[in-house]
Amino acid sequence: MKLSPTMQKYIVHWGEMGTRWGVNRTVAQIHALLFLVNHPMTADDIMETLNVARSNVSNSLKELQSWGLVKVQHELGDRRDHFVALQDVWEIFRVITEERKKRELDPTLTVLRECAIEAETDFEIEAATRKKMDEVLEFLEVLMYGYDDFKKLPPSTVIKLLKMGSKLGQLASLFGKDDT
Amino acid sequence: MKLSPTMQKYIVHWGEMGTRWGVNRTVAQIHALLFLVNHPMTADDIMETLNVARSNVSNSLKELQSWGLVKVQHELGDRRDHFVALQDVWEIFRVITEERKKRELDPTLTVLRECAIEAETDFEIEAATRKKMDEVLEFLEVLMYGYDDFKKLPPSTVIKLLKMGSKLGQLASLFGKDDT
DNA sequence: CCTTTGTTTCTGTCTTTACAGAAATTAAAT
DNA sequence: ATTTAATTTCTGTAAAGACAGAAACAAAGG
Repeated sequence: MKLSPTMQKYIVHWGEMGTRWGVNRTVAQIHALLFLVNHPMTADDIMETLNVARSNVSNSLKELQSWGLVKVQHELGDRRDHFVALQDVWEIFRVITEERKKRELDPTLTVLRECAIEAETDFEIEAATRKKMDEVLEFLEVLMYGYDDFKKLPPSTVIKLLKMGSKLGQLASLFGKDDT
Repeated sequence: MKLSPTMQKYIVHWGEMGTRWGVNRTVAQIHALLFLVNHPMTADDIMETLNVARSNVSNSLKELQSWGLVKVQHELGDRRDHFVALQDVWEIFRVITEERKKRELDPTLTVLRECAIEAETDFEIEAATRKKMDEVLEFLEVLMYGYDDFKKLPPSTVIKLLKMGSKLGQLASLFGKDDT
């Protein structure tokens, strides 16, 4: 499949963006391609379109499937796998956030909790340091539990909340005890 | 300076985390060190403590300063630079978010806007694809403007909002027109 | 059961990034 | 101005990651 210059630019940039956030370039590019395109593609289609090795496509697709961003489809009278990407932007965002949380933030939280506990009995550590460790932990926990709450809301509600923006802040500071 | 095992674990993990998010390991480690420690450190102190080359420390510190996460201090009768890290967790978070937004999200937004405009006149691109490009753009814009609003609020208010969590959602769906 | 088609795993190469050590630069103190 | 201390920039090496091509594997059809 031949890409229009605009789509090419889009996909290349998306790949670039990926690398800056620790995502493999090819993975990001394939994701962008499958997102933009309006029909399922085979691994060979992708390979031709992006000019990457077959094996690279295969591994990247596996990665994307493990993230839940891409699914396999079959077409009548064709035994090849056809791949389609999740098409809803908010859903994509939700999936990526959720997955990174699970893969990176959760393990981090575990380690930080261990450290906080060890620090309690480690008299080499100054009280001020211990306090800071606790603060980081508290920060991440508030953030994650907050996130867990918000992710349940429908996108339209989240959009409303985002657009209310700082008005919400005024509201919050009216009542609501600060139980930090 | 000798590190207690707990601090070592903390710092190593922080470095590990950094790499997963596109931050240089040493940069992340030095940041963690300076954050945890309760006094300014010289480049040589850091070098000894973390066992990395002097040049590496120098470059990493420059990087951290460019992010606004570390500042130089001078002590009476000592011409060496002493480095201190920002100590407030919420402020650190704000600075990092802001900086990454500036360095990565803003340029992305520019490219995506260019693409969206080019796509309008590019008849190789299907209508559905164009629509998806617009949706991504819209999504990022809502997110960024929302963020711009919330970052002005004091942390205590944000904490309150986060803790209200999904209750806010119920509120938002009561009134508030959905002007998407 | 053998052939064809499709997919994955393996192996080696290339590219990028991280880093150490040396050289060069800057700046303070005498 | 010269010496000394401090810091940065430069250069080469090492490690990690990305990727292509080949080989191996799996499965469907005849």
